[in-house]
Parts: sequence; C-alpha cells; structure tokens
Amino acid sequence: MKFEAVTIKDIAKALGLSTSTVSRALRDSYEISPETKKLVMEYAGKINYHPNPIALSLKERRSRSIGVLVCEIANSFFSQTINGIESIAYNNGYNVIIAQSRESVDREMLNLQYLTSRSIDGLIISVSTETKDFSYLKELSQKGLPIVFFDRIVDEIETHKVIVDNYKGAYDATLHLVSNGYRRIAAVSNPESLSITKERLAGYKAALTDHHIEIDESLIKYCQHGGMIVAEVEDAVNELLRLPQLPDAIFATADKLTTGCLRILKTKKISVPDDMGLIGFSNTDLTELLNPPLSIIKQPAFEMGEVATNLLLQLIESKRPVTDFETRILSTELLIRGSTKKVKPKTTEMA
Amino acid sequence: MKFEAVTIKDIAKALGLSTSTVSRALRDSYEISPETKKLVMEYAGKINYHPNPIALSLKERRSRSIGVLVCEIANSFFSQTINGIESIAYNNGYNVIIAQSRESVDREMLNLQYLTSRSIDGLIISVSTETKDFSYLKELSQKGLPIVFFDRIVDEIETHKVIVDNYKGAYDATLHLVSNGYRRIAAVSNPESLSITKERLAGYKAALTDHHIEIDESLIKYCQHGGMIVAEVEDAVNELLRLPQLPDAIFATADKLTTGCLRILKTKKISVPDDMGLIGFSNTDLTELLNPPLSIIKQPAFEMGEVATNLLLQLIESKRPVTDFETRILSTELLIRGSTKKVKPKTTEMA
DNA sequence: TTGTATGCGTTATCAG
DNA sequence: CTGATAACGCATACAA
Repeated sequence: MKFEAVTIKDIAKALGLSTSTVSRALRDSYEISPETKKLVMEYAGKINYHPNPIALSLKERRSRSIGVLVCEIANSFFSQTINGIESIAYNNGYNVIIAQSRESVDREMLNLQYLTSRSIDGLIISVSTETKDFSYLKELSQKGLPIVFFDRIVDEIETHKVIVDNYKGAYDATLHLVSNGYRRIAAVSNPESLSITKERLAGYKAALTDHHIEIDESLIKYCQHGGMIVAEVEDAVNELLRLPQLPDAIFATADKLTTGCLRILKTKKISVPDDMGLIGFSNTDLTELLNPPLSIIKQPAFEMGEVATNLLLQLIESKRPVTDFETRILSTELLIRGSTKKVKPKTTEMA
Repeated sequence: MKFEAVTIKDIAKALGLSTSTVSRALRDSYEISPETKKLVMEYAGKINYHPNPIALSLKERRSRSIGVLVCEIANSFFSQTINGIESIAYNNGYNVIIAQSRESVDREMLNLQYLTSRSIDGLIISVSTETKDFSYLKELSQKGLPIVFFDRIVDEIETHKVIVDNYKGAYDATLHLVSNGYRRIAAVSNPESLSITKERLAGYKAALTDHHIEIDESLIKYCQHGGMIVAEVEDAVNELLRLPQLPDAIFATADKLTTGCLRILKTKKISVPDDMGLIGFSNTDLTELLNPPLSIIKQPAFEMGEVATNLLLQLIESKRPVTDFETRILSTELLIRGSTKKVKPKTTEMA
C-alpha cells in the first residue's frame, strides 16, 4: 500500500493482457471468457491486488466516506452516536471521517470546508452552541451535499433531521421533580439559539404550568458555551444561589450541563443546600448510579446515529426523492432512581 | 461540491489560459507573472474554486488522512484519546478516519483492510482483546504503512508505541488498597495476551509481594472480551464470590471492567459484601465521584492521542529516520478519594 | 512567462 | 471475447 502498489497494469503486463481485460475480468464481466477470468482472478489473489480507491473515487466522483461533525467526541452522548454511525457505515462499506467543533463557530466552519473539500459523500452534523448563522450549511445543502442533522438541528434547511422527543423528555424530567415535592425549579441550559434548548425549555415550562407553578425567567440560566468552559456552569449555579428566593431543584438541559452541576453538587466547591434536587439529560456512563441526581433523562444516542446514517445513505444513494425529507423523533428514557427522593412532603406551597 | 465542481479547466477556459498556467498561478509559482497570478487568484476566489483533493491524492500518492482503529469509540478512554488525535490532526491538516473493532479480530481485520485500501497515510491503533495473531499488522508495517500503537501495543512490531506507566499505575492502585487495610485482593482483568494486562498484573503482583501478601492465582480473573459482554464481568465476580476464601477487594485493570464492577457493586444485582473494596483503571467521567470505588487510576488519554498523532505525522513526513522507534511512557494519575476507606484497621492478618 | 503532453489507477466507450 | 483510447482533476517535465 505504500511501496509495492500492485495495479491493474502490473497484472496486465504479467499476464500479457490489456488493462481493460483485467479490469473487466476482476469485475466478473460477462464478456470475458471463463479461462481468462480465472487466470486473472487467481493471479490477482496471489499478488494480493487491491483496487486503489482513490483512483476509483476520482472516476466515480464519490469517496464512499461520510463526514461527522460534532462539538466534542469525548462527550458520551456524541461518542455513543458516533458508535451508531460507525456501525451502519461499516455495514454499508462507508468510512467515517470525524471532526469536532469544540462549540466554536470558527472551527465548525473550517472543519466543514475541510470535510467537504475532502470530498465526503455526505454529512452528519450536530451544530455548535455558538452557531447562529447557518448560511454556509445551507449553501452546501443547496449545492447538493446530502446532510442529515441530529440532536441540534437547523430548521431552515430542508433535509432529514433526527432528534429525540426533547419536549416530552424535559416535561417528564420537570414532572419528576414536581412530583417529588420540588417547586422552585431552576433550569441550567444551553444557548437559546439551539433547537434542543427551545424544545426542552418548552417542555419544562409546560410541566410547570400544568402544575400551576409560575414560570420565573430568572430561574433560567443560559450557558453560552454549552458547559465547555467549566466556570460557566459554576457561574450559572452561583447566580441561582444569589437569587432572593433560592431554587430547590435544578433541571440541567444537556449532558455536559448535567455533569457540570453534578460535579458542583458532589464536590461542594460551591456550597449548595444539601437537599437541592437535580435532574438532567445525560448519557454519561454510570450517572444513573450517582445520588444526586434524582434521575436522568437518557437519549437513545446509538440509535440516533444509526437512524441518521441510514437516512444519509438513502440520500447519497438517492433511494428516495431528495425532496421528501422527514424528521425522525426518537423517544427519551427517564431513568428513575427510586431511592433518591430527598424532599418528601414539603406541603407548604409557595408562589 | 456535488453539482458544479469548479475545476482548473473551467478557470483556464474562462480566462483563456492553459490549465498548467492556472495550476501554477494558484500554487503561486515563481514562474508566473504577477498579473496572471492576480487574475487567476481573483477569478478562482470569485467562483469559489477548491482543488479536488481526490485528484491530488491520486497524483501525490497520499491522502492526508490517518486511520484510527480502537475497540470502542463509546468508551471514555478511547473517545478522549480520539479527541487528542483529532486535535493534532486538525492542526496539521489531516483528516481522521475512525473505525472500531468491538473487540473482535474479524472486525479488526476487515477494518484494517478497509482503512488501508482507503489509502490512509498512517494508522493509530489499539488492538482488540481477541487478537493473538499480529502477522497482518506486521505485514502492513513492513510494506511501509506508518503505524503507531497506543495503550494495547504489539511488541513484535518495530514502530512507535505510546503507553502509560501501567506497571506503576497498577502498583499504586494495589498499594492503595493494601494501605487501606485490604489483604485478599482480587484482580478482574483483560485477556493475558494484551500488553496492558501483563504490565498491570505485574504491578499488582509486585505491590502484593512487596507487602508480604501471597499471590493467589485463583483471585485473578480474565475477561476474554474485555467486558464488552456484560455477563462476563458478572461471571468473574460471581466466581470470586464462590471461592472458599472471599476476596475483600477488587482491582479492575481496565476502564470497561472498572465500570462493570462498579455497576455490580452499586446495583447489588449480585450480593457482594458491603465492605468490598474496589479500585480500577478508569477514565469514565464522574467515576471519581462514586463511592465505591475507593479510588481511580486515570490515564492521560487526551495526551496519549496527541503524542501518538505527533509521532505518526513524523513517521508519515519522515521527519525522523523510520528505524529510530521509541516507546513513550506517560504517567497515570491516582485520584484518591479521601473519605472512602471502608475497612480501616483489620489487623488480623491472613495467609 | 506560458503552453503541451504525460501520468497517477481505474473504468467506459468504441473498435476489432 | 479482447484491446486501444479517453477521461476523471491535478501537477509537472519538457517545449516554446
């Protein structure tokens, strides 16, 4: 693969045939005699011939590789998704090229240029928290690059999207807190510009409203970098603790934020009331064993990866009309920790 | 990138130049007049020209992409390593193609063929637990494919290797148990064939010996699939609990095994004595907040990825003689949880 | 300073 | 049934 580089030409020369004959024999073309075929096949096997995929790509104008752009690979949710993506890609003979934005628009843009210039056949992406301008992505999409969004989607772009039922997940989470006696529930969330933020906060608010708890916007904190900067979550919690009326529980709307809050509560770096409730979206391994949180909303990350990849491959291989886009909504799972109800009665209503 | 595909030819035609002139102008060749250069550059920018990297690869016989093969992406240790790999690759203009073996030799082989036939410029790999025959890898290496091993290395192959100080990590871990009063310390480990297993068990045994604790081979359990199969770890623990003399602590030699044991201990799916000690290698987020384990041996996964990639790029770009191979040994970190000493005095020595 | 021709490895088209 | 040739997009040795 580096030095030797056996090519069709070598085979042709050795066997006294033309390259076209060899090429056809290798592809088992009907217009080649069985004897020649066998001859070629056997020799090719013997000298361990492998077609050069780069030459193939150049000819076929496809690379059989897909790009994956996420904010951070070392985030359980995303690594689980990539796991699912790889598994489908592998089964279909596609390579997976990964890149991370680290929640930075600049890096996202650069990686995007990089990936597309690398001639990927399609893209699976979850946009960064910083991204507000999606024109570049839109342009790519319009130029014909098959794109599938997952998790953090972009509504304006017409293509497949794979998300979880964020509204319901957040509703369930909030409900769980409410039914455990919490009333003043804060939300630590990603920037408002993200689709998941909107959906999750909507679910959170609906759950509160349905239980006659007034929504207090001062209880909602936005972390501009999605918790990539450690201090950010601390600041959010600190601000909450400085409120005239303390919250009695926190709903963290994303994996990174949940683990951030968890760490704060457990390490007591900031002094937080002992009975502070916590629930959050999280796919981090073992989080469900921790105490807090009260419970965890888990996303079917692996499945999301699988679904997204299947859709992308359909797009690439145009198995379905490129205009017939759909949004797949998978359901989240509320992992309930029975033993963790810290606040039990708390019948004194407030607000 | 899909439909339009602006090529050098288009520019040449539009500007009434030859393709070679355009090519040279774009590469800022000294033999092109400033005016022509400016003309070409500007037009190229205007119509948003990007060279086709596939054509380039075919010509230059390099793809500017590196392959990464690990057993499982959704394992914190590996995803952190990939994070490091991506970061260095990104800075050097390389793409990262990932694949996972899922601890299966077959998948490893297939992926290897896949990656190499994809014309990667180099490979970073941590072999699967199942792999016992490294001839294919050796062959690749001898054919000239730059390879860097990390974590689970292959001694027989002469190339760069990046590992952590497994011996010391295991020694420290075992010592920590010993100094907390544990005496009958079991080991739940990966297959013996892995380099890390040998090194870690050696450290474990040395720590015991140094403290005059007899080594009992029946206390060492090997998980053939590295904990990929859930029941495997349970079986190991069950077997330990059936021993005539119960262990009083477990040393788990790898991330997946540590979390496996942890889950067993916490969920009490198997009834394990309450004061069972546990320590293990783990890079899983938040593991250090759990209680057990007693402590965690953390590997500098991100740094390993960085170091491995730097070495690989040196190999690819032959910045150093290809014969001058080295093994980088990074040090592990023992994260001590002060408050967790379950067994304190236990002065009654045994065995 | 610019243009022409060739090759990278493969397949498709067209002859024979 | 088989072979010569062009083409994919680019870079470069060689001409001019």
